[in-house]
Amino acid sequence: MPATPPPRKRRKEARPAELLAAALTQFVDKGYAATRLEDVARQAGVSKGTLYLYFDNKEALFKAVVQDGIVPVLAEGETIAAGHAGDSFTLLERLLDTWWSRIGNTAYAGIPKLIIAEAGNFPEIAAFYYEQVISRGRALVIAALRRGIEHGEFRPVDVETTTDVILAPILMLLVWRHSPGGCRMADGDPRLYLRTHLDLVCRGLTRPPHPVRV
Amino acid sequence: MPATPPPRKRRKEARPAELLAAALTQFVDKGYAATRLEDVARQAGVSKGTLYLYFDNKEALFKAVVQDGIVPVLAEGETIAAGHAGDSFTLLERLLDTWWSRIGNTAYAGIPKLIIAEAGNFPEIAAFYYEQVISRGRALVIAALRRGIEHGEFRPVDVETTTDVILAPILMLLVWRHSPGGCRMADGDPRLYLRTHLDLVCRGLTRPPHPVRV
DNA sequence: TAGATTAATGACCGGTGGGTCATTAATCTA
DNA sequence: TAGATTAATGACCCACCGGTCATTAATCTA
Repeated sequence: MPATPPPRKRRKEARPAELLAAALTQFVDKGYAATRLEDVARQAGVSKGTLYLYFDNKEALFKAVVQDGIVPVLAEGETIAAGHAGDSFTLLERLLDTWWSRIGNTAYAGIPKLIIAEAGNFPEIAAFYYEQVISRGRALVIAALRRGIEHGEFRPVDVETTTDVILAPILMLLVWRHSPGGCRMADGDPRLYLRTHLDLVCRGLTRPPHPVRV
Repeated sequence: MPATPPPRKRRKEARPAELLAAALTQFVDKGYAATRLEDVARQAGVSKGTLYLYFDNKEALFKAVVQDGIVPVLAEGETIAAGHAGDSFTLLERLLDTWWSRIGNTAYAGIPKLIIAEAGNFPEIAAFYYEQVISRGRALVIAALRRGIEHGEFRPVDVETTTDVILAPILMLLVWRHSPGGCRMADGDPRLYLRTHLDLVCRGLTRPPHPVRV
């Protein structure tokens, strides 16, 4: 028996979101180059041809994933920073919390690792990600550090370099959590890891006369 | 005119080393999956067939690069740690210096990024790298921290997690330095970055009554 | 120098996956 | 209900690359 094909459904409105969701999990799982558009389509319950009906090509699909899922979070962070009234440690904590719940603790957390991994081979998407995400996120932390120094809460440091040093363990946490099998570092509780990190940062940033925050 | 092919040379002894050198730069530049063995061969001044005369396949070639260039440095580190007599900060510094001159400041610095990037798609090489490199390197730092705590030089911390937090910015430095174009974080002097990092770590690790080391 | 040895070659094979397009069929409209 | 519209399909094309192997030629040996 020739196994009649399943009936087609026409769902023009729902397709893009379903394709983006499937693309996210495939990209995070396999990386950019190794993701097969046929797999994305099948996971979205659709054929490869249909995918091309909604997105021009692989690159456009990836950009749409970022635009749809990550860029809005930066806008949210900028709103938080603009309206923040308390001390600067709390501002950093609020930004970290927002990032953790919207990105760090979701499937989107795999995107930074993908960018790190494939920036060299796909300069187009790396440049896109840099201007849409990295530059804005980094600016948020730099501004928070500068604010803390101006308010006398932090000792004076090189804010740009310190921002990179502070962000590094957070990014590495994402990288490790999305490295199946081999790279098992920091395989314990991510909360313990982040707490250990924050502990070091607070001791390192606080002005000497102040009591150490934990 | 049919452009006579250049004369062949028979250099059985020199080929492996030249192929390994070419493979290192290609792997670091392109990543594992995207490295084409034809490019490796051409860069070594040889045809693709010749490469297969000396290495079974891509995986064997990569393992040979690691075995040849990175594994010996771990043995060296273990020797240093075993014979170290001074304080534990100095031990950490000596290990970092050795690593920096043998790996961090050479083309081999691109290998950790490659592993991070492609562990998911190539579990075989990830597992190899983990047992040959990561586990031994991590053990060195853990032992140094433990030593410092036992000697009363460091405050008591969770040595495993702290090791990961300490190593993260160092790994991220490699990642950033090997991310052309897009990911321009920490694009200043790597020495400034490492100094900033060590500064934070020292303040974070030192027992409170002690004077802060810089 | 002639024949044997083997380092080196490059044409070739097969699987893969991005992207295309003629065809099919679900839904809408008159 | 008939015809038009268009969402959806999947067979197909083609470039790419890991890996193979019959052939070539550099070097050695008798």
